[in-house]
Amino acid sequence: MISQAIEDYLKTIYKLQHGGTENERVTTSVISDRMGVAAASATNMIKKLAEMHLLVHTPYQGVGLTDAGKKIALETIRHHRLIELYLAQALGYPWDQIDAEADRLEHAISEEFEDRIDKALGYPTIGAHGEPIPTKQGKIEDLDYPRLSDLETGQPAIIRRVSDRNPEMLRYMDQMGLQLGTRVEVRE
Amino acid sequence: MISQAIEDYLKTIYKLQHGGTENERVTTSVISDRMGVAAASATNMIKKLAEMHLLVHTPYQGVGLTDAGKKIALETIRHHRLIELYLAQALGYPWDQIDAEADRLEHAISEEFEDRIDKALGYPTIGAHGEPIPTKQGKIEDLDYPRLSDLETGQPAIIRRVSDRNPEMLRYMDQMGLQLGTRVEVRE
DNA sequence: TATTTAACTTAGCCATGGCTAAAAAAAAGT
DNA sequence: ACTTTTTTTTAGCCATGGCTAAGTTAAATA
Repeated sequence: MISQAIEDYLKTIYKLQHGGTENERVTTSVISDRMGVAAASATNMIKKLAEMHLLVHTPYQGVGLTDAGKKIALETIRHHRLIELYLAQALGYPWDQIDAEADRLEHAISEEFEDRIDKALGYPTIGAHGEPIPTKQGKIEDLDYPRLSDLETGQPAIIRRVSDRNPEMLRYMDQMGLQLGTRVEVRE
Repeated sequence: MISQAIEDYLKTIYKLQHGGTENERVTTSVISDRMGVAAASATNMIKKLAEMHLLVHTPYQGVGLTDAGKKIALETIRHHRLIELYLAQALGYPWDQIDAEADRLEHAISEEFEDRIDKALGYPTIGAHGEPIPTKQGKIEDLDYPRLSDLETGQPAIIRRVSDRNPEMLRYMDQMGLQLGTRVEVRE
């Protein structure tokens, strides 16, 4: 069976494979770091996931998700992002709180629930922090925006996507009036 | 820590203590039956809950929740019933599906979530099947309606509460047009 | 009352998913 | 090239919450 822990690992690994600055290796230590567990725990789970053919593991090198693993990861990410958007839009959650709540709910909802909030939201394709929402079929758009740190001084830009990993930063941005769609310009 | 399993046992025990036809003893076998686990599993958990002072156990006799145990049970039931009502009212779920979905979600939501759906629903006191919803402070009304089987032939009545334990019956009632508030009369 | 049956508990096993400590492999520095 | 450091793996432990099989207690029946 696919446990909550398995879904969490697969989701984390998927994000590390893709979110990261291109082809960095997804190693045991990177995974254990992100998951907040000991390296040995990650090794154990990686071994298990490899036996389940959800990923391929080259010892001392790193892991890569199989299609089966990617599918589960994308389902979990779809759940997560739909829930986040629902919390924000239907229940008025501030955007710094939706990630934590969705982290728990994503493992508890049924397909039925997914379908119903998807419909209630009008079949969205972009999440609350600007991330693409995978389709039910497991397709995901490759939205690639330039990073703020890559912009030149004086260059105008529009905020298209923010990281959800730092609630404090999100609260700070709220205070500053910075949202998705806000026009900004690099001063220094 | 209060695990999901603990919440489930306490909820089940609470319902057996109260829902049942008055003072029947809540024994190991009754609990294991309802929980769908082996009797030995129930014995183990009862032992653990007794050590945690969440219930009092008289061996071979049965259990009774302590105030601490009752508190957790009522919180869980409150979560369950608010979620059920939200699923029905906000997401249009049919009433035969809400119990199963709520059974999983009730363990995953935060206080914040509880407060927000409570507000969205207008601070309801009666759940989707007519059950009282415990307050945040752990108070619960003792709604005692006569049972259909206790009515005389020819006696008119209004449906006030239905059991959520039998989805098939709920579907059947839906087909018949029987809802909470529907007037009925005993024919035979 | 003696025995049978039913209910409950104990003993001991299993899988999951954490952990630490120690060993092994790879990478980095001298 | 050899040593040191870092990373990864292995070994073995723990808690949780299931299970079966066997023993024990209470209740029912002859």
